[in-house]
Amino acid sequence: MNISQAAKISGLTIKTVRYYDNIGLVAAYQDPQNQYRVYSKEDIAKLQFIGRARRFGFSIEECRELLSLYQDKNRPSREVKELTLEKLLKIDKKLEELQNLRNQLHHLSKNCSGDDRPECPILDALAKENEA
Amino acid sequence: MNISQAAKISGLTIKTVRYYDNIGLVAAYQDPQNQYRVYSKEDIAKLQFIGRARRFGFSIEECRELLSLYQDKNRPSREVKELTLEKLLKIDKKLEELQNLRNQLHHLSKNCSGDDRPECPILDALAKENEA
DNA sequence: ACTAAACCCTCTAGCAACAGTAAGGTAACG
DNA sequence: CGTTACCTTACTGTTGCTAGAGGGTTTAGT
Repeated sequence: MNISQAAKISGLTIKTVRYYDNIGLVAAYQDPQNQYRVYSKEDIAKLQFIGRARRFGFSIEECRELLSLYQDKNRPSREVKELTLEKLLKIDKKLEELQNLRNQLHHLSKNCSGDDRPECPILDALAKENEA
Repeated sequence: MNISQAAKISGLTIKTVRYYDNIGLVAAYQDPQNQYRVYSKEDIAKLQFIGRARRFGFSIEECRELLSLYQDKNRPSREVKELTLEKLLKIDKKLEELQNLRNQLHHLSKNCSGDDRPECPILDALAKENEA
């Protein structure tokens, strides 16, 4: 299977698939005749796996780790769970940060008249040190 | 005021301040004697302004825009509010995405025993196309 | 006056995770 | 044989800095 088929089926772009080959995440077989990359069903499955993991917010390196666990049929589920819980923790932290940000920005924008007058509490807040 | 003072007061690193000079965000005066950057009170205020805006999730280019509004004493507050509301919208979207991610990951990890056995619903979910 | 620490400078390269583009080889079809 | 649709490598750009090399300057101390 050539790279465009592989990309289509896995839901990734050609560039991405090529990139994953370059960094050794999913190494493709190279046709000696024309240097074209050839993907097996096994490879497609890996690409799909990675696509999903990426959508779950795992980094490339985490994907690499998950992939090796995925291929090792005897790995203890503990390892996978640990990785997932770590990621979950990071997401929770990010969520909290974003939530705070949102609230502050929301508060600022509510107090801004948003008309032709120059008075603007948003800029005022950015200009002055605030203890909040 | 030299760069280390400026950095300390504004809460940025020296590298960052130098970077902001390079990209023309806060251009420093250069001492012709020794090429050292010199920062005025005005500059410090701008650096602080940017630091806060960055912490509010504004990009460098958005900061540039906010800064020019900040310096224009006659700007209508509408412009600032628009920028802020746009940013707010983006944050809300990101929040929703992250929340979904979190829920899915949480669900997966809850169903994983996390012990020495190889059975792992997390990897199963990543391996199979799921409709959820 | 000399020296060493503590500043400052300008490069260049690198991070993530690709996307865009150029310049070119190859394959399939009519 | 020509055209279109693939494929290749290789380089650059993105965002917002950070790290490091290699070198000049200033200041404090002796």
